[in-house]
Amino acid sequence: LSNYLMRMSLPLNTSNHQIVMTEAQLETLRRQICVYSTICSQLVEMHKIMSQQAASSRDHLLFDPVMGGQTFRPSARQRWTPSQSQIDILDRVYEASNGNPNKQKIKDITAELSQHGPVSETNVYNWFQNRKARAKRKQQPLPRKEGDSEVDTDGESSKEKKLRLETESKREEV
Amino acid sequence: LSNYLMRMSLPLNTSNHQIVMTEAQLETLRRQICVYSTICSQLVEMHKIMSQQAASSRDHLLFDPVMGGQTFRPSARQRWTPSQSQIDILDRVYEASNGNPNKQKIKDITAELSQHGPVSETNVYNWFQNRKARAKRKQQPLPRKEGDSEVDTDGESSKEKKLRLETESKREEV
DNA sequence: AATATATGAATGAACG
DNA sequence: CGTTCATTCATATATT
Repeated sequence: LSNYLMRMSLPLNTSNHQIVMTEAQLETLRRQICVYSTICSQLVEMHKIMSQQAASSRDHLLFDPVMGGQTFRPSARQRWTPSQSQIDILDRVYEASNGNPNKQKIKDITAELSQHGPVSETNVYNWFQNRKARAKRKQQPLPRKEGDSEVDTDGESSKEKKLRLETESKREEV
Repeated sequence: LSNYLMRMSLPLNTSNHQIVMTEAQLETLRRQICVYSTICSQLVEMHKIMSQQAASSRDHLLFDPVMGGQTFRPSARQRWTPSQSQIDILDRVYEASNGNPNKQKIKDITAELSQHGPVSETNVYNWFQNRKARAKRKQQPLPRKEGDSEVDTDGESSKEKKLRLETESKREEV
C-alpha cells in the first residue's frame, strides 16, 4: 500500500515562467489526488473505529460499586483483562524464559506489569500456566500427517488484520 | 483532520488544449500533495502498529488480503459456519453423549463432519464447549423465590459460586 | 440500513 | 500440569 501511495508524480516540463500540462496529465493528476483523498478518509475512519474498540476493551474497573447488599449482581468486570502493554511485556518475558517462573520471578513481573495497570501475582501465574498449556495443545495435532490437509478453517495464524477499505474513486470532478 | 485533508484544490484555468499553471501554483500543488503523502504514510504506519498489537493478542485466522494492484477486497470468512447437515450431526452426537468428548472422539466427529464441509477439530471442540455452557446458562437464571420454603427440586446448587476473586492491588491508572 | 439475536472463538480462572 | 468451566468478544444471521 505504501508503495502504491508513493507512486505519484508531477509533471515537471517547465517552460519559462509557466508550466504547461496537457489535459490528460491534469486528469491523471486529479485521479491520483482523488485516490489520496479517498485513502486518507478511509484510514482516518478506520483509525477512529479501532481507537474506539481499543478504548472500550480497556475500561477496567473504573469504579467499583462496593455493593453493600448482596442481592445485586455485580455488573463490574470481575476478570482481569490485561492491557495491551501488559500483554506485550508478558509475551516478551515468556519468549525469553523457557520454564515456569518461580515465585520471585512472578513478583518481579507483577511489579513491572502493575505500572501499566492493575494486576496481581495470581493473574501472572495463571497467565503463564495458560500460555504454556495452550502452546502445547497447538503442537499435539502435529503427530499426524496424513496425505494432506483438508480444507480448513483451523487454528492457522496469520499476522494480518483485515483491511476494509477499497481504493476506488469514480468521480471526475475534483 | 479530515477537513484539512479535503481542503485541496486544483487550478482549472484551462486554455485550449493545455492547462497553464504558474510556478507558484505548481509549488503550492507540490506542497499540498506532499502533505497528503506524509499523512497517508503516517496513517499507514499507525495502522500497521495497531494491527500488530491487535493480532498479537489473538491471531485471527484471516488470510492475507493481498492488496495487489489497485484493488483489494477483504472478502474472507473469518468464522467457521457449520452447514445444516453438520449441525444435525453435532446435535445428534451431543444428545447421545452427555459428557465432554475426549480427544479421540473429537477426531472422529471431525472426520465425519468434514464430509459435509470444511471443519477442524478446534471447531468441534469449541462447538461442544459452547453448547454445554449455553445449555447450562439457560437454566442458571432460576427465578429466586422471594418468599421462602422453596421446594428445592434438586440439590443441584452444589456448584456454589464461592470465591469471586478480589482484584487486589487496585491502583489508580495514571 | 439499523438493531437484535445467535453463535464461533478467545481467554482468565478453577479443578483434579 | 492438563482439562474444564465461565465470561467475554466479534461476527454471522435474523428481524424491524
